[in-house]
Amino acid sequence: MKKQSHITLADIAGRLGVSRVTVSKALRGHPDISDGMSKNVRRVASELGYSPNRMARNLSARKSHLLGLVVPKIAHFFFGSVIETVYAKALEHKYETILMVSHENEEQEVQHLQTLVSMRVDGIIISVSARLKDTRIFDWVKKMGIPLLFMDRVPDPPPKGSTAVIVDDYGGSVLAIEQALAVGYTTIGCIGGDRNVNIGRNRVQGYTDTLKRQGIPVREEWIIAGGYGTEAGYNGFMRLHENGQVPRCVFAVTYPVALGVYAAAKARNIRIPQDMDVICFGDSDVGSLLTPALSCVSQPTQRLGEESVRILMEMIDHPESVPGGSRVIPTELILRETCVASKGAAVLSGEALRVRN
Amino acid sequence: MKKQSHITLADIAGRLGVSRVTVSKALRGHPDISDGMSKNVRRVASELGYSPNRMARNLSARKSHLLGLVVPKIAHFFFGSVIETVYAKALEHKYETILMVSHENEEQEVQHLQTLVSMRVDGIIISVSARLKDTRIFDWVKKMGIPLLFMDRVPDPPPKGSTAVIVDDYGGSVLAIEQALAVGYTTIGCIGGDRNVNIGRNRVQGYTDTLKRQGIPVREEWIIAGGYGTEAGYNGFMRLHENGQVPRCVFAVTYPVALGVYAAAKARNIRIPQDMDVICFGDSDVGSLLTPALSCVSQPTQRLGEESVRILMEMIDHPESVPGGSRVIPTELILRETCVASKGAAVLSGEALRVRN
DNA sequence: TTTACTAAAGTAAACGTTAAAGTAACGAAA
DNA sequence: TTTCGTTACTTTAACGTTTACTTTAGTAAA
Repeated sequence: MKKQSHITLADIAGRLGVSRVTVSKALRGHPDISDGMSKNVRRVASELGYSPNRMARNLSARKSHLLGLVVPKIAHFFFGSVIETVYAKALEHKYETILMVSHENEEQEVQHLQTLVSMRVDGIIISVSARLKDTRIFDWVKKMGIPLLFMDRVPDPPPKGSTAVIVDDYGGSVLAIEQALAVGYTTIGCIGGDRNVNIGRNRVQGYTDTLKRQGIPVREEWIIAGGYGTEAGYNGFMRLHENGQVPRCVFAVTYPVALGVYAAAKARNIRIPQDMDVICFGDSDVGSLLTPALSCVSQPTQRLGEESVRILMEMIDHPESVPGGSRVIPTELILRETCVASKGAAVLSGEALRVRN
Repeated sequence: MKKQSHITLADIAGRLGVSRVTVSKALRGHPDISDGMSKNVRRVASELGYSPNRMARNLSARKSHLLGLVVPKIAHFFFGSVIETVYAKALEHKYETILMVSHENEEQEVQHLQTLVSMRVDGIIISVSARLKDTRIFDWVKKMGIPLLFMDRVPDPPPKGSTAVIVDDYGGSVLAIEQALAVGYTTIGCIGGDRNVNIGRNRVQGYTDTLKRQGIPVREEWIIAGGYGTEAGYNGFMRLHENGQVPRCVFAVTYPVALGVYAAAKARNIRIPQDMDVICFGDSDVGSLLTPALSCVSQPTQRLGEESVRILMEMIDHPESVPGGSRVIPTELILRETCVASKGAAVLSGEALRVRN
């Protein structure tokens, strides 16, 4: 049996003795076509099991109804839930989403963007990889006439004229450190992040600024970069621990980093929060199930995804009026069992306490 | 400014005074073209910033180099890591992957499959939704000449002539229950699952069979279906708890179900493992970070993804020789801090114990 | 009756590529 | 010299749609 040849408009048209265009119009609900004809076309189409060829449609209409979404990772609560929202919202606008995973790798990122351009997606949402250096690819994408929106992670400095939807990394970070200070901690470390991307820079900046503002000396050996993953947290804690003098509390730059810290602490028999306390940026579905339940700055993944799609849609529909600039989504401090006053002052039993900024 | 018109083969051909086909062949490394010409074409192409139009290419070549992947959920460790593997493996074969999320919803599932067919993907991998009833859609996809492979979750009974890559649900389940029995538990409950899909049926079957084989009465009120998510675990535990008589140990049909059990136990002040013990099917990156660290039957997500892509590739390349049947991936019992002999007989400190079947 | 408009079709061309078949030039084998 | 094969192209015809323009018939207004 040869390659199965699909039913086409011509097949339907042949059956009814009309032209292909009539069929095409009928199926798309074009007003040119009479109700009777429309009904007939639809009937025959479903009889034959017709499935429109989107490639042909897209080629002809010069519109793909496809969105590109590039993220560094999937198996991670933050990205997982953002992706789900983007898919759902895009679908509401009749767009399909093409997901690409860069694995925090700049080369793959470039290749993915080229593929997306090649597929002629109508717009792209990207969360850049951590070690991103060369931003020329983004200018190229723009030159190809495809709207591009940065989500959560933006190259630092951002390419000029770029549009972004981000969370208030700096403000959230300030919230977290202020909480640690309020509990009474005076030695606070910071694990994770780096300087190439906004989220690392701004979260660490919020940390140092808040300490300085309170007149607390910033100790460089307690600021341990190394990325955003669990390994970064694990290794970071180990380095801190080997250095000898350990801070009373650490601020983890992401949720996976905090997980790494938990794992390392467990391995070294350091009790959280008695020996060392933890607070982090970013939440997860299991945050409240860890022991102790992790307090964190929560990023509203849903709003992030929704806003990104909304703004990208505007960019697609009105390419002339490029808004540009950044839409900043506020964060929220969620206090559970870490980084709270030792004698349960702040935390209500069961329910977490929420503080907005 | 009008819709940016892209560089095409014709533009490059015009520059060089050759035909479009020559350019097309040169860019694809066709042997017809001389080295000199190839070099020139490539140079001009990159000068002009040429990006091939994949829609046109796919339409003409009647091959999309696209794979469809339909899953019930993303923000879930199991699916997250399977998805990542599928993407990576597909890429090795020069295929892009189109991901679709059904949200455990049969209607969306059907729609997604229709869209994938419409995009003329070359093959589809699907993990069906939990409450799936009507399997006619799968026959339709097949009739459209698109190879279809079920991964992990298969409709029960499976459509005849179907191909699947699954894990050894029954065997893994037996491993888990035997472990619980070995620890000395004689009252064991089972939370999660349902009857429409293989994973629920087989895991529960393994549970009941093993109990029976050991002469332990199976108590229906301790088998609580309700799906595969965290809510199923939470609600399941609550129902068990309200019933009064609680088993000494519960077997959670999936990892998220176990999470729900943990959350519910925490809310009801039931200590794990002292008051009630837990073991589950499926692992996660945070499994070892829970307190107590959760023992489980681990599914090799990577092998699952790899095998699925490998077999699908064969189905695409040799549509005549449909292998059919199921490829079963073995599971592994990982013992951590739950469901182990109370006085640390089985568990080595730090490292988890692994048992293969 | 003429003109103008509208509804419901049809025709031709285009979208950007690839596949298949054709051609010209040249060298080697018969 | 003829025949054959090879190399490096070109030409033609798809692939399955949509878009823009044209046609035809019928109806209403002038």
